[in-house]
Amino acid sequence: MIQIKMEVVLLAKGIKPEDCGDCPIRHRAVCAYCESAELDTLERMKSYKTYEPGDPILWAGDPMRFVASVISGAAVLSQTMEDGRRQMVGLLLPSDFIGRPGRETANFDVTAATKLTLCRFERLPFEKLLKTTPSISRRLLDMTLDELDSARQWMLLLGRKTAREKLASLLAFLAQRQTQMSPEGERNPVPVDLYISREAMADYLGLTIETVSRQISALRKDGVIELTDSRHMLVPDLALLLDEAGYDSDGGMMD
Amino acid sequence: MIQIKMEVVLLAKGIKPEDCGDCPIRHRAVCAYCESAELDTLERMKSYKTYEPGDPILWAGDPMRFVASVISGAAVLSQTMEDGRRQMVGLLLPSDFIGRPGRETANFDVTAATKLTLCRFERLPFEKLLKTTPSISRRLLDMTLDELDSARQWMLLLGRKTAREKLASLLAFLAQRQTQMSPEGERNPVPVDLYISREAMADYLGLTIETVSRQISALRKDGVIELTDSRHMLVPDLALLLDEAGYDSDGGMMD
DNA sequence: CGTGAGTTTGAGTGCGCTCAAGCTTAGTGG
DNA sequence: CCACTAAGCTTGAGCGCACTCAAACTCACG
Repeated sequence: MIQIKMEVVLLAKGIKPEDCGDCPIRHRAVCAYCESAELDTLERMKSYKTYEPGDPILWAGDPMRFVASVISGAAVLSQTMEDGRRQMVGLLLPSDFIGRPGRETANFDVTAATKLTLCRFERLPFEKLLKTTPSISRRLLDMTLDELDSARQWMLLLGRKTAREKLASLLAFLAQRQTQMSPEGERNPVPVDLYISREAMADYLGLTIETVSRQISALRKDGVIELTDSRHMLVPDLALLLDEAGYDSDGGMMD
Repeated sequence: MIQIKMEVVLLAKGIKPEDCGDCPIRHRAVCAYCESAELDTLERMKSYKTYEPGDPILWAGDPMRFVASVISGAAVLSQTMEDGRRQMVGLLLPSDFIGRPGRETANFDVTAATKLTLCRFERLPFEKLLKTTPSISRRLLDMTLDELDSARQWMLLLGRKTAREKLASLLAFLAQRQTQMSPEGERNPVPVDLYISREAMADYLGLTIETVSRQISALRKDGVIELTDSRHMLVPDLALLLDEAGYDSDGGMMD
């Protein structure tokens, strides 16, 4: 919902907004700490690219020729074993950063999960800029530390939570990320765009699609969520959902 | 084995080696990129502290008054749910960094897993230094990116590997980390110090201690490893162990 | 020896997986 | 406009891996 709104705004500007000042992720992306002079430099280096759902962006082992910020849509970091078992290891939403300065080849597969717009920079020039521009490297350090914390929260989920808790955790995360971006305060019940397929959820949570489907049905029957269609739900009571997720009262998932 | 040797070296110097130039982790820790002038500054800020196995270093929620480098021994990052379920989310070995500049309270429990020596810096002065010393912030960024990659490898293990593969992965990781530090080339079979308890392994792998014990026994019966005692093993064929871990030929776990 | 922590092994259970069928929805062409 | 198709989702039946509960074993230490 929110997502779609952002895309519409972007399209209204003509897909290639040249002005970083108008960028919807200006204050949260890797450029967040930049001053206008530094922004000008980035402006000259950047180029936009859009992807369709399912498009590969990078395969593990590929040379990494660029780094990028997600402007709209969602991308997925994942890893696959020889026999096909797949684990998602990152869900990249608007303002998140793709790529690893200082590494020549990708360690993970990166795939567009939805229609996706990236703001891309060639890797080598970006790395040079990183060395001379503390406001970028400091921001990247902060973002990386945040992602590391997120990854560690996720490890608790993968290692110790039940299937029901895993689903509740994911749905709570999506609900929280979408309510905090919503400008017009809290509506009850909160509408949430699930945004990814059951298969993607299964890959994220270390489950099968059947178990994902069963647990969503169970949460629906127990009144924790309401489904409007298979990709959209209402959350009548976020506290209840968080409780099902197995968090102690303070919550504290992600960021 | 290697670990113990490093401790002995350190003790021989008198537990408090004041000279960073002699530090065993000088070239791999957060200070790795520092020049001698910068090292002098750090030298004036640092203080050593030792912990006994099991000692708590930080609890989640505590104010973080210091950051630190592991000099010798091992520390463990973990998270516990209300009902007692515990997941290890980081294993900190010599040269690894503890703490999160920019955050006032700890997100995870930190515990000494063995006898442990830390090189500590008060957080606020360290953060100031970080802002003015690119060689430290760049090193910290690189280390954090490496840790993020490790955490993501670990997520594949937690989400998709079988108990047997989990054990083989952990044992292979320990074997690799200890052979690559060993100066005198490859001996066959490779002796490996397991170094942590069955309980710690279980917390690491998202299993119970019984399952850990059973899978170790199974790997022993199948000739993949030999146990000398419950904390030490021999690895006759590292390639076989890696194969059991479910890696495609290139391996590539951690760092 | 006796004690206790750590580890191993056994028996039985249940959660999440596999295999399989049916349902829903959107897109396509007659 | 309505079959037809295919992809995504849901539901059911049965199984097996890892968990729980329980007991025995090992070894360091007093």
